[in-house]
Amino acid sequence: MTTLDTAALRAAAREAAPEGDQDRRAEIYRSAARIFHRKGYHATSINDIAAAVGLTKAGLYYYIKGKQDLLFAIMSFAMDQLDEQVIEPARRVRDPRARLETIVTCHARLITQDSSALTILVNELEGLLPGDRADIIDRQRDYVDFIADTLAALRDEGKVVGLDPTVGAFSLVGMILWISRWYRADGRLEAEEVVAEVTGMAVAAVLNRSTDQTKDPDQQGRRRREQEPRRE
Amino acid sequence: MTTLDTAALRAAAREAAPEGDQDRRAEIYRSAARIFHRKGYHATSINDIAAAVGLTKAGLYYYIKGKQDLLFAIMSFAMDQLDEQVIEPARRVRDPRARLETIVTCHARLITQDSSALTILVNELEGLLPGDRADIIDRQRDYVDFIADTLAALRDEGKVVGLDPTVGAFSLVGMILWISRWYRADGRLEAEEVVAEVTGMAVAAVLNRSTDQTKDPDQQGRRRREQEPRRE
DNA sequence: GCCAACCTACCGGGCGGTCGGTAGACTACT
DNA sequence: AGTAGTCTACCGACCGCCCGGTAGGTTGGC
Repeated sequence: MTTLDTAALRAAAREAAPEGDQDRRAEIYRSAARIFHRKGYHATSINDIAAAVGLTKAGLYYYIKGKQDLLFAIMSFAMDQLDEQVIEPARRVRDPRARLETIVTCHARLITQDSSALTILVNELEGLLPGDRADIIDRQRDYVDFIADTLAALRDEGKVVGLDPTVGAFSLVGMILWISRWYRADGRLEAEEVVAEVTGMAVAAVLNRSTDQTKDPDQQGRRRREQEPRRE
Repeated sequence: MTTLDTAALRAAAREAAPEGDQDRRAEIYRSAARIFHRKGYHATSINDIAAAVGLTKAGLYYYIKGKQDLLFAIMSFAMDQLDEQVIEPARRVRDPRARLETIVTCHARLITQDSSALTILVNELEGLLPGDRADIIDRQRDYVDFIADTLAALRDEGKVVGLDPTVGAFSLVGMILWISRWYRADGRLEAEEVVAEVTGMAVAAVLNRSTDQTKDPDQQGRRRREQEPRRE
């Protein structure tokens, strides 16, 4: 059993992923997501990712088809996470207000746990091939619509007054996604404290709104046009 | 007066920037900001920018020192905008609640007017040289602190209960910045409608919070005066 | 012997950036 | 009036580098 320097390195790298093709592939996706998140997709080279998982570039290509496929795989995974851990749980909640809380809490919690893939999901859309991008954007739009529908249900119950559901949905999403920019696991607050704070703000933002919040008086009665705002 | 093809093209390009070195330079910054915003800093080549202003790459370098300097100039400009059109006006408002409204309204309005530079400001930080990045981050932190201080003042007045000012400030910033991702000038809502909606949400998010919002699906008679003119 | 799991070496191409030039406007001197 | 010099505002050609991706081996376990 001869151990060259390179062989030792390779073995050490292999130790991190115990066994099996799938584990290795998952580790690659995880590493790539972390690096894409930190440096951005375009600023990350295939070599960066290969080095991070203890491979050469050519070795990495044994597992991946290309850089763009890698990005799409990560974003699809993130979207699956969102479906399974936010949308599905929330869909089972009948009461609109409780559903809204579920959405915000689950989404915010997901981000505090691991923000890499979910952040890439919204920041690197233009790195995708047009077809893949359309796929992801469709799923994202479904999510925003899901939130907007919940806000519309709250409005129908009379619990929300004078809020455009679409604007409300986008605003809440922005608030949640932004967590990944400032939250640090080793910071002052525990993850669950942050989740609770943000959930509280989100719920308060759409409920209990009073009329005199905007000082500009001429905005109140303005008509809207028919077509809804486009999403990217 | 001979007019070659290239000379005609150059003249046409020159027409866009009426006169003077400063106008031309400003046009370059504006174009660069727009392209950086659309494609991202790393995905944008110097050639892209040069072509957009009717120059070759070498010609462009007569005006700029380098790609990173260009990015820093754009981000500094955006930060100046924020200082002049958000922070300064808000600083003159004594009442914390009115100051908060001023911050959100001015910032949101700025984004609906032209989001390019302000969006680059938050999305392309890692494209900067470390020294420049530190400079920008410092100014951004000052802004967040300014909002957090305003929220802390509201808390001291008893108008905000149980909200961490820092988390609140970050969340509001996230909500505002996210506007640039979904707002379209030719969409369903007017810019000022969006600004008003977001301001309303932001203020509601920090005021009128009830203590039991994460638990009880039935809010205790907290809502009293809300009757808004019908808007649909 | 074979196949999975890598490697070294290389490719074409685009990148940020530079170099040496130059057309043309303007000035200065004769 | 002519012309030499100077400066601004660019251009074409080029540089070295690194990129994503590939071809063709090599190795170790079954």
